This record gives sequence, structure tokens and C-alpha cells, in this order.
Amino acid sequence: MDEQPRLMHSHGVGMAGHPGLAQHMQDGTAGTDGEGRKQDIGDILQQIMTITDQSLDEAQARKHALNCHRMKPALFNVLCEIKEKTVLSIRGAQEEEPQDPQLMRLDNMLLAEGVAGPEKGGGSAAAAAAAAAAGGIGADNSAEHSDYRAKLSQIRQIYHTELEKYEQACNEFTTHVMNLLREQSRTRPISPKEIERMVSIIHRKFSSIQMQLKQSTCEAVMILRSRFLDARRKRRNFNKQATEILNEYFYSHLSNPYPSEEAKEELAKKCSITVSQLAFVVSNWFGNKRIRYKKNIGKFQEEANMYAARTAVSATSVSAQGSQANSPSTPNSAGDCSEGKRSLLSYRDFATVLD
DNA sequence: GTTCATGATTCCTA
DNA sequence: TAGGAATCATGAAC
Repeated sequence: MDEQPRLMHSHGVGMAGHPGLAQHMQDGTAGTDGEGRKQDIGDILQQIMTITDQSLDEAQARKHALNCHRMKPALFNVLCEIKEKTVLSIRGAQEEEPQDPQLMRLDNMLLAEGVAGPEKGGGSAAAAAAAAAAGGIGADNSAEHSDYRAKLSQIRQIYHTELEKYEQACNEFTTHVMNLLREQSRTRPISPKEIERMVSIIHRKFSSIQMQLKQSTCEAVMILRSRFLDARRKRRNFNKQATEILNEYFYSHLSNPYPSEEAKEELAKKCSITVSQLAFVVSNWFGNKRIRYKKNIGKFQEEANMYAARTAVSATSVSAQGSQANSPSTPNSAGDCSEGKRSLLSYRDFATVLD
């Protein structure tokens, strides 16, 4: 500590190796005339230049002396306070912004799509919803559905990997900066608050990078979703077996071709329509079939006869054991046909007559 | 490329 | 709200 007299002047405030500067700061009167001022500046510059001439050991020793000086904490506290009251406080006020609504939207969307948050059964409810909206037939559709789920899962995986990378990088960088600032705080006034602020600035920077990642992920999900949903109008024909099952039902219930919900579901299962809303697909089929049969009974006559014959054979073989047992549950009874649900037999009869 | 068959969608009505 | 009717869209056959 024999260096201290060199470091500090009589009033206790001085910078290591800069007595002239300390003196200048201290009395504030140096250089009242031009010559004196020039002399002071020259001294300061000289002292700065001599710093570079110092050996590393000497510099370290000075640094250590400064760190150990009894007045250092007090001086740094004062300087920190001054900083707080000036530039940093202004910057701090500017930095306190509410959470970005855009980021919130992205977060919500990623949650809704099942990309962020806990994994929902490997493919998310959104995938199921999209698949349901797409409807579809048999294995074809379930394959498409699983394709959608697989792709969504890939997106999810990439998103989480990237997110993890960003978080890791952010943590590493934050730790590095914090260590650096702590180290620097020995030689220049840096308050813990300032370090905190710096950390939050870093976090904000990284979260803006994260936002880009979230944005790209959302875009990818949207593209995937639109591709999948665009396939809604893509016609996937029922396979032959499914058509046979539906036709069989249709012609065997020609007097009332309006399958109940249960019957529709049963038919859908029989036709291997594996996704939700399967009854909806069957409804479409029956809707189309009814209208087309009605419009062109003559054309369907042969088909009707064929299925009628089949039903008759089947009914004979099954005999009195209840021929309906093999077919999906009974349709809405012909007796309660409303105005819109007319028997198509009358149309066939007319057509037969007209033929 | 055209035509046909047929699944899907939309609008309207009872 | 379910079903009819019209229409669109697309796969398959030629």
C-alpha cells in the first residue's frame, strides 16, 4: 500500500497514475487562463501516453491497488448513482415496453397448432381437425392424415431444436456478458442494475431472433395446413368394395334411402372411412346418389335390379333369422318420411313405366 | 384434349 | 337442420 500516496491526493479522490487529471477534477479551477489549460491537457495526454508504456505487471499492480483502495466502493457508488440518474434512467424508461402483441399472436398460434407447448398425441388436435375437415375415404385419407401429422411433427421438432439452440446461445452470451461486466465493474462503475438492464437488452435481442423463428414456423404450418386443406376438393373415389356396400344399402332401402346417423357411421366403418366426420362422407354419397338416381332412374335401373336380386338371394339364404341383421341399422322408417324425404320407389316406378 | 362419372361444396327450402 | 338441387372439381378412360 505504499503506492497510495501516488494514487490519491490530499482530498482522497484520484485516479491511478493520473494525478494531473485528479487535480483537475478536484479543484475545477485549473487552467483559468489559456496557457494553464493547455498545460493541463498536455499533462493529461502525457499521462495517457505513459499508460501504454507501462509494463503489464505494473498495470496489473496499479489495477490491484485501485481495487483495494478503501475509497473505491464509495467512489463507485457515487458514480453509479450519477449514471442511474442520467443516461441509464432515460434508457431504462424507454426499455420498459409491454410484450409485443405480434409475439403473443405467434405464441398463441403455435400453441393452437400444437407446435409449441406440450405435445398432443404426436400430431396435435389441429392435425385431427384439419383431417376431419378434409374428410376423406379409407386408407387413402388416413395415409394423408398421418403424412400431415408427420410433417407437423417435423416442424415441431425443428422448432424446438432451434429454440433450444437460441436459448442456449442466449444463456451463454448472457453469462459471458455478465462475467465481463462484473470484471469491468472492478475498474469502472457498473451497478448490478446496469448489468440487469444489459441482460434484459440481450434477452430482447434474442427474443427478436426467436420471433423470426416463430414467424417462419407459423408460415410453415400455414403452408402445410393449406396444402392439406386444399386437398379437400381432391376427389378420392371410394374403392369398389365401399361402393358396393353403399349401393347395397341404397337399393335395399330404396323405399327410404335415408340412413340414420348410426347407420351412416356403421356404413362408414364398413367402407373403411377411418377419420372423423365419416358419417358426413356417407351423407354426401347418399345425397349425390339420391339426386342422381332420381334424375336418371333409367340409367340406374340395371344397377337397382342387380342389387335387388342380390338382396333377395341374401334374404332367402338367411331366411327368417332376420335379413336386416347383416346390414347397418334400419333407416328412418318409410312411414315417417317427411315432405323432403320421399321414397325413390315412386320415381323408379315412373321410370319403369316410361321405359 | 375431351368426355364422363362422381365426390365435394354451396345455396336454398321445408 | 337435413336434404334437394345446382354446380364445381377432379380422376379415369378414351
